[in-house]
Amino acid sequence: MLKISKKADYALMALQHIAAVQFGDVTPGRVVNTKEIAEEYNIPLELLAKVLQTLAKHALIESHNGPKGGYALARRAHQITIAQILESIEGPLGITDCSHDKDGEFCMQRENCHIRTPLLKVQDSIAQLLNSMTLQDMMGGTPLITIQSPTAQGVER
Amino acid sequence: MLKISKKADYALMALQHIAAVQFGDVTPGRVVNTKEIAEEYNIPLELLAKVLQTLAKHALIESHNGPKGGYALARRAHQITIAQILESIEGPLGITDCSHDKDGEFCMQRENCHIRTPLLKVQDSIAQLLNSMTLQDMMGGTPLITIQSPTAQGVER
DNA sequence: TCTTAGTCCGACCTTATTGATCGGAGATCA
DNA sequence: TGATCTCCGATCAATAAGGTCGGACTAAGA
Repeated sequence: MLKISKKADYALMALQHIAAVQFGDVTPGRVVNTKEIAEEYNIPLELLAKVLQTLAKHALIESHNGPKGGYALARRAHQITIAQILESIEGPLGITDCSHDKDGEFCMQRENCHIRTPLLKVQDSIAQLLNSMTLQDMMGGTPLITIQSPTAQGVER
Repeated sequence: MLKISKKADYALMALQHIAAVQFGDVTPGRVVNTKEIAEEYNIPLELLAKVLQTLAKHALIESHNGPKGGYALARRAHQITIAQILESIEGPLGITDCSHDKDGEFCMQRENCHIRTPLLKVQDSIAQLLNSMTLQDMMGGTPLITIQSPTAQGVER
């Protein structure tokens, strides 16, 4: 339950990778294209492209067209929160349908509903958590499980 | 995003109602049938029945068959956590697919994945939150909002 | 004891969302 | 100026959720 979509997963991976390349040690400022990310993480190319388009539309990354083109972060890593990333892909956070009552219609259970208030409380806690965590937190103090992986490049299955 | 299913929603409403009736003031120990809950909250009868069956199978409630039958809580309200309810309906908590590596197969991105560890951290936080909250917490101090919405009823688009 | 009404229970179908894909438009470098 | 590489929008298939139907059981009432 409460599983985020694969597209959101891909978005996190891609942003982490872009941040590592751009803000990292090698060739800072370099743009990174879709193909590079897709091959690195075994993500379907076209699907990843669509994810990156969405992120660009939400102004989290900037697209550079043409040969030698690609994507670059629009802001610094510590200014991009996990909540912003996830909301760009999956829409606004909402534990239940009645979280944000959209135009006119509301759920039939509203008037007798006793669980709305506590659920919103849970939702706020999660929102607070996701907003407090930035892309920077995903890179700095997280000793990845298999570091460097110099061999992973040519690994066959 | 991170929206729980309607079945989970219905499960929470039903359990809250059962707890209010059984543990409440009027006729303690009385069992409450599916129809009563469905009409009270405008839930599709058959769908609610299915939800209650699932809850019974997970030993959160007990079913009493025959006329005057219905459901009753298997434990006290403060011994049933929100996590238990949600997991009964939607399966174990898992932010991402690789949360609980199931037999043999794992995601192709694992070896290069830098986001797994921080995501599991987020997941743990949410799990802790849901485990700390019980059905009892949903009843006590929640004066329903009763927005009333006198105009919203007849609004046409 | 028998009937009968009311309940729970399991399998099935429809609809919506996600996952994945294809061809076209625009821009840059040689 | 040409060609190639990139991003971009619309389209299709697969999966899971939402909802529905009929059958089996139990227990109360005559």
